[in-house]
Amino acid sequence: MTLKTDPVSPDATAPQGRIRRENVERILKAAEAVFAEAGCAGATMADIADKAGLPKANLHYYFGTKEDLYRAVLDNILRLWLAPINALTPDADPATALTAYITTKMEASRTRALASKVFANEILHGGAQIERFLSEDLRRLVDAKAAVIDGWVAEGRMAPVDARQFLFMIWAVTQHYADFDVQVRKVLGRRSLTRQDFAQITAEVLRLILRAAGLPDPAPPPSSSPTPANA
Amino acid sequence: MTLKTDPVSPDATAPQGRIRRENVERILKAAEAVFAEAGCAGATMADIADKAGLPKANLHYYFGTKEDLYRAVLDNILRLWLAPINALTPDADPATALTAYITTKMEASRTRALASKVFANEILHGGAQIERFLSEDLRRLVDAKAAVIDGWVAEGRMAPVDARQFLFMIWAVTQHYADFDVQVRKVLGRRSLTRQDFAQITAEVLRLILRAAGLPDPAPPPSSSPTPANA
DNA sequence: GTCTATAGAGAGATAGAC
DNA sequence: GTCTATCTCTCTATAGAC
Repeated sequence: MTLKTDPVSPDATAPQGRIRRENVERILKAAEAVFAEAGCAGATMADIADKAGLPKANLHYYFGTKEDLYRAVLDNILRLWLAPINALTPDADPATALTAYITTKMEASRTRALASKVFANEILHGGAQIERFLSEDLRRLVDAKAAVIDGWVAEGRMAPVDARQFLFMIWAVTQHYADFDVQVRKVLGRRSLTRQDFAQITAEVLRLILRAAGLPDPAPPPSSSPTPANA
Repeated sequence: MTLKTDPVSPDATAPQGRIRRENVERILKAAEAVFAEAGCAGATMADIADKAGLPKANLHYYFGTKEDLYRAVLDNILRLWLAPINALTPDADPATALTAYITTKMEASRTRALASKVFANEILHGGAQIERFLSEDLRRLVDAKAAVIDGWVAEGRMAPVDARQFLFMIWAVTQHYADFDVQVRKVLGRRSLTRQDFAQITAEVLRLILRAAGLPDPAPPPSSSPTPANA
């Protein structure tokens, strides 16, 4: 992310840079939470400032406009989003590589649910702020990873799938547990999902997706996954 | 949905009621589109009025507040959302019933993408307006349908799955093509998805999910699904 | 570099003429 | 039942003191 204002720092010392970095971090973290809860339009600079524990004018000092701040939050997220798919390489074992990828995505849904929601909200409403990311970076990456999957299929190492729809499936299912967490919790009758719940759900998601890919189950079926008491 | 204002209609005749019905329909349709594009907070009554071709005050006359209008739009959608899952019944053939359900959901993603987005947006931001729907109606329905799937599994008619995670998977994958349509199109390099594209994608989604359920493929794998020219 | 006070724009809602 | 004009409030953004 690029800051509009240049830090002039009259007596440029390490401490000054440290305060700036810390404030920027606090603002970005608070902004991610507020944008996730209320959406881009519904979020207010006052809410973000409150959550960051800073006066409102400070946000404008560091980030200029609300839209600039929103883009900075998105920028942080995009980097996070691209990385884990690199587990898929031509020479890797398909089951092992897919297991690593899906596990990482589920872990991201648990620990970075707010980031996932900001991203989902942006796409849901047209993705105007990330048009280039989608049609250039992401598209190229998907082309490359679809080729890897096509290679696995051609070598008979997994069932024939349309690689792009298969990737969409992985994204949809794993991100569902972050973006739709409210629905998941209400339907399961849980106030919140524990780390253990997530581990069980991840195991079941792995079984389902690997079976969809014609790959052997990684583990035996469990007695039961997280379900409500009345189930 | 319940209107706040009672139609007094001094000389109550059919035409009067007809105009009201038509106006209400136009407003609801315009509101669904604007809420889908901009979210609840980002939508403005002026935008909705413009799209409906009516003056702003008319919206308040029919629906009271913006929040009332938003709830009316949601109400319409919830009814739509519950119905198709009833394809899953104990005596049905699992592959046939799941095929019908998934096909209907994919068709809804194509023809009612805006409704899907309004629903997704509501859940994404906490689902405060549909809390009872989620924790009562939907939860009960999922309990019932999970029991149906458990029955199929117990009879050895499909692979052992966690029924609730399996249902979440169906929702996540099918609704992805409505909610994340922008990403799908950009990654595939398509300006829009035709009816044929959707038919091919639906076939692939069916193959993936039925295989995940340990059921036979409904059709032979295609030569290729919709992909960009450079793929 | 930080914060208070406020200007200015935009949105929801309504009064009151028709 | 319909629409114009307007009121009021909230939010972004900034000026200017410290």
